[in-house]
Amino acid sequence: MNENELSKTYDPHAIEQALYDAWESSGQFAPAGTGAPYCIAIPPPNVTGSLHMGHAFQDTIMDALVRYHRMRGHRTLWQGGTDHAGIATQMVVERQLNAEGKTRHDLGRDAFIERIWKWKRESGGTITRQLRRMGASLDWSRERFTMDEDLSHAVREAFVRLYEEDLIYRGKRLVNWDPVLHTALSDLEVLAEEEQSFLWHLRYPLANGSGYVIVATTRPETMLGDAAVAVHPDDERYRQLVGCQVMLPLVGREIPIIADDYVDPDFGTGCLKITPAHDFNDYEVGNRHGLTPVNILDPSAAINLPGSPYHGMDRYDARERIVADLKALDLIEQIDDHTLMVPRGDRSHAVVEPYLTDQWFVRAQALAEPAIKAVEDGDIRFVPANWSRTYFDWMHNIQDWCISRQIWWGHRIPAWYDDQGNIFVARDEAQAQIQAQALHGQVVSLYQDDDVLDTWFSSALWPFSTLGWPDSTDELDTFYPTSVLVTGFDIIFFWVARMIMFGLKFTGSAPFRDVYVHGLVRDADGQKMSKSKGNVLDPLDLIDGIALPALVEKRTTGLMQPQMAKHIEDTTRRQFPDGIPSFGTDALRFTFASLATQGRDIRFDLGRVEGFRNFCNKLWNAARFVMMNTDSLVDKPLANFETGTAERWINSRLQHIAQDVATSMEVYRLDQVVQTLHAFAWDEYCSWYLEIAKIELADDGLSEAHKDGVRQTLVNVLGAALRMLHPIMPFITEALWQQLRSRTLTNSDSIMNQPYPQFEPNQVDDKAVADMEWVQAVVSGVRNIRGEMNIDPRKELPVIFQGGNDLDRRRARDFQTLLAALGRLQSLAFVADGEDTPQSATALSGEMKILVPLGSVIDRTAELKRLEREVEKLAEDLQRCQTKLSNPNFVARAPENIVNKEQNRADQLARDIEELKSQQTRVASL
RNA sequence: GGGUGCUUAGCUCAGUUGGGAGAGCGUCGCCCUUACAAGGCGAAGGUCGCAGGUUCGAACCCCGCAGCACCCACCA
Repeated sequence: MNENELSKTYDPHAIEQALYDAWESSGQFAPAGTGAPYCIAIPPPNVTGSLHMGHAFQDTIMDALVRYHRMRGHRTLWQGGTDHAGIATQMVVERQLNAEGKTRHDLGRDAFIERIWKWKRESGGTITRQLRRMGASLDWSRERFTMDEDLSHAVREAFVRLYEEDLIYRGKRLVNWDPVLHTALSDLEVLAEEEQSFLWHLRYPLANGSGYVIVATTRPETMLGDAAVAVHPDDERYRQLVGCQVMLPLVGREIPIIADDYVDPDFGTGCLKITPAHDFNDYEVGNRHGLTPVNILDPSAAINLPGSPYHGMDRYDARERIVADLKALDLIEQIDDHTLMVPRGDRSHAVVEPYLTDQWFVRAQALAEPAIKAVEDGDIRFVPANWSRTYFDWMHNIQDWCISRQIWWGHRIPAWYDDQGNIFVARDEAQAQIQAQALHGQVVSLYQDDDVLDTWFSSALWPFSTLGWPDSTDELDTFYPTSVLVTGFDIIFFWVARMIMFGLKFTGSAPFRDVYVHGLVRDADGQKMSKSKGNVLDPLDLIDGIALPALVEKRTTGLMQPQMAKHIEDTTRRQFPDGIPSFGTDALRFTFASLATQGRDIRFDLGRVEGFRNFCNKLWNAARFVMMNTDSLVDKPLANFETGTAERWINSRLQHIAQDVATSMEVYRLDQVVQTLHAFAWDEYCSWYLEIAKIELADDGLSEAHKDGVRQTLVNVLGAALRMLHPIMPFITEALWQQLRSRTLTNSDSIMNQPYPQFEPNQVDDKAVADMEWVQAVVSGVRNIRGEMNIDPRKELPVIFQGGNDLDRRRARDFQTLLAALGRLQSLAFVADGEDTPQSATALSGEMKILVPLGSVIDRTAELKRLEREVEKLAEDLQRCQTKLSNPNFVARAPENIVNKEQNRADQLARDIEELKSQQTRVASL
């Protein structure tokens, strides 16, 4: 784009893609220089995934941090990559197979895995392409995938080391079993949901025929596996029955009545059926009493009792049948409505069963101890700090982590068995064979464990496995520990805690210094965005725009519950009658940054994107203005130049802004950065300085040298603003920077490697700031009268300054030209206090009165009303001041500077009120 | 059952050593002013959830209550 051909309106599509390609191909994203290292490891998105609002938000934060530190001269690496996402990915490919009428078992393990790899190669790049659209400056040359050979190597190494230290073990235990996916799950992958059901009271006849006990259960079908009936040892009602046998109905098996503290005598009947194989508590009770668990389910949670009439029935069918059969035998005492928490698998949403199987576990407590200490000692810092408490609560109660999964896609557990069931854990089969030979004295046939590891096992190694661990690499030396982890609170347990445990275990260092925990993006109503609710916004649609029909189509296809389509369509049409306009990446990123507050819910409001798109347009046009007026600087930028008060003022403001932005950046308050820069660029630079520059450049009284100073200031301050904005809105700032370059002393190819503006105290001119504040106050006074009187903005007004002090007069003289132009003054006169003046509308600036004579343009009634309102407002303030000052305790106890401030304020208010009142009288007497 | 967070302008939200309540969007009024109408200028709008306490002074600190949201948990 030629520099004089900036289009009149900002068009993100015209600039974004080309700039990104140029950055990537010129290697801008790779670490450079010799500065202090700065590193962020991306939370690897699922390779199956496509970018959603949560990613876009999180990636904006990370990219802003990374770009900021790069500009600060740090040797910066944003490590990227994707996660193999075991169950999720397997499900995607299985669904494809199902559509072909096949299952994974038809293909067999190897062919199925090959099919997933094929899918990954063809479709796995979606999210990384989308990350590029977001402007994410990841070092793609270092991209990793959790199933890459080097990362798999890290996984095996970690497993073997933990096993050798007895921190991993294999055992038969009750685990959460997903009967649809046919795999064990960790506790975290089980979600408890409240559901309405019943509490069945069942009569269990005593074996001696002398009556029955009544047990209450929410799962009557599990009675087939009952091993005992338990009562509380102190429960007088049942004391004599302890030790007796009951005859389990329908089964005809005798089971004992036992006493155990676990039983709550006040719940139900105080009698509890014990089913050790299908309930976590009962399992514990069973262990205490030496009961043998009776497994009554198969892996699909159908009844597995050959010979029984219920054999082969689904658990819920069996429930109905069993209740009916018990009813027929008059063994149901009563059925109560009951609300209970039902455990469901987070992927399949199937009701999970406690199920007795052989699984692999990580002994978590030993690993948790140092991980707790690292946060306690401040080696790791949560931001906001509150989250450390959540972390501690979980870590202090941590349970062993079930890491084996009965699926095919993932890191296969590096354990081999001989035909006697001996286990050989090793880095590869050859080493397992060596172990086996040591035991057997000869080569034996081994087979590898069929299970794969929980995806989070490899994720937990991510910050160092991506840098080369277990090898010693330069990258590991340089960039580990990483600087900050940016993540949502939803995966503190899944991921953050486990990374800390593994990081400390394997590297001796915490994997990151800070954990910045951001909120979760929700829709405008605060609802979680989900396909089934039909309220999902695609970040790419906000960038590119989408027409209503396409949006409706997108939201209503592929629904799990197709009957929702109509409702979703209606709400979508209502909410987006014109579809979604294109806002561009920068506006979206700026919006996300503005939402990066300390809260946990982030409601996404489209209005804000539009506002920030407008801000982009504002910047664009400010740059156009600067370009149009600074041709004389092209290839001749000035190092030293004359400046006036306005130039020194805007430059002083720039210094303070740089300081504020740096402070906000250090504490991850991107919302404050946005706020600060938005206000500076729009209100101070555009609204005031640009307007002043116009006046100065058109002023025949100003020397050409001074005008060049104005031009250079226009360029320099805009350049600084662009650099400060760049981490948040990379594209537009780069595009404009490229235009501005020839007018600046720097000769860099990209704004990306420009220095970030720093606070320079010697650039601050307090006198210039005070002068300009005076100018602004006076101009605002005139504008207020104009606005309140509904005077045509084009109409030039005669203005009289009355009274005031020497400083007022000096300033009025110095800034006469600015005042006249900014206030659209026809004339400016100065009179002393007490001198006769025409009837006027009045504004006050300190001790000086600003008078706009009531001519034909001034509405006398309107002015009276305006004065009245003004007086009322001031009177209220004065009242508050006086109440304070009349309180002897306040005067006695408050700090002196506060009291003085209050007194000065009261004095000023009283003077102003007096002045306005006398003006009221004069206007009224007209 | 235990815990956490939130409640500030019509909407979405800032407001950290307690000392004159802010922004964006929306609304109203006047303007197509040669950077920008995706704009300019001006204005209106709040008993800071409720009720106490501490303090000279509370949106902010403490106690209680209410509503909302979320997390954890083995009462069948």
